[in-house]
Amino acid sequence: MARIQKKHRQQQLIEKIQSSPFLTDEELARLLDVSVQTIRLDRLELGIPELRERTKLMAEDAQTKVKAISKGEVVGDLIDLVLGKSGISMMVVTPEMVFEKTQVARGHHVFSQANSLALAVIDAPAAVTGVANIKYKVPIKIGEKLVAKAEVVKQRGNKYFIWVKTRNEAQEVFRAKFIMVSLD
Amino acid sequence: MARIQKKHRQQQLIEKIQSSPFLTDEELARLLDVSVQTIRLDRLELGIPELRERTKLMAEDAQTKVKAISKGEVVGDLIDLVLGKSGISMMVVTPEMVFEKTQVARGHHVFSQANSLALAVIDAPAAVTGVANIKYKVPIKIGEKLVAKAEVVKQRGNKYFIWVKTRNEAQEVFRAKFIMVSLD
DNA sequence: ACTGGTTCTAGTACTAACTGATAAAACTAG
DNA sequence: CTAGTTTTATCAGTTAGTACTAGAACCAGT
Repeated sequence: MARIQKKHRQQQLIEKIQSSPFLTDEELARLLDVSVQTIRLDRLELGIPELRERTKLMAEDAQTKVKAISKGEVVGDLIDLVLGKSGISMMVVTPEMVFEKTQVARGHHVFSQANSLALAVIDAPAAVTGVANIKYKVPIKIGEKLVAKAEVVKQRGNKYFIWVKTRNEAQEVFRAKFIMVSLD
Repeated sequence: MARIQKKHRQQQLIEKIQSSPFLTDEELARLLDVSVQTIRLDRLELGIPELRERTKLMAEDAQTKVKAISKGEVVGDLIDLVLGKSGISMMVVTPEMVFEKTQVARGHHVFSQANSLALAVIDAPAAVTGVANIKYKVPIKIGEKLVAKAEVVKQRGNKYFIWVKTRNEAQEVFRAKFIMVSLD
């Protein structure tokens, strides 16, 4: 009986801390109706750091996350790149990228990956997107690994014609034609 | 002399804390070569809370910020919306959206605004982007206020044909044709 | 050179939210 | 009923402070 109780309580503890991480041991003890010492023991067993540690960790990683998100010079990870010719980028569809309701990725994330890649491929100090023709072939779901391949098919003056094809593990899901314009 | 020293020191204190907010009073005292008490007095005068308070505040607001950014169901603010017909959305180009080098907006942000709007306009519980034809007419700079107008031009079955035109204060900067597909 | 006011430092008492250790109490299972 | 587990209690010690008092240093003006 006690053994189940304990497991159960520790589960509750984890949930409580997850949902409101600013609870002290004392408050947790009151909520779960055990002594403070029990909470401490449980935290020790579960490897949950103390309130202050928790707060600090949250502050730190949320900070880097905000930076990462808002910086976002490039969407997706560049895997291969031949300047002026071709490039490959990879991106995993995270929970933040999908519609809650349907679990389908919002179109602009896939576009962003392709557009970033197209930009990376062309061999110019600065460039903007001029025209894009894009087609979403199948809905993209959470957790999928998207691999985008870009190829420069033509170059005329300061205009670059680039094809990007994005596949998940199984098939082609997206395809785009970009005309990028380099600036001086 | 002392008066200037003090102001100067407090300025330094503010900068130190801003650049690395996880410093204790003791560490700050060492860095500025004064006693801990002086640091405390300064913090009191400047209304800077203690390390733990600071950490907690950071954790809290970074958390909400991350949520706000990653939630981002819609890019841009909806100003007007007639379901199934038309819509208007507004977005200001922030420093995060531009290339550091050129101060020109990354294409995918403008696309995201248009795409979000197109999605909002159609009167369906869930939908994905099928095809898009887009054209960037002029480079978009930091601080510009982008107003996107969407219009449903045709509807056939579960396919919606939508035009989006985006203007800054002076002219049309972007134009897109979307075919959105509603899901059941 | 002395006095007065600001600024800085030192010291004490107290707090929250812990860790770590040790020991007793309570439960519970064979 | 006893051995083992689980829980609670108690005490000492830590960190990063607050709040307050008192003294030292310094400089400025008369």
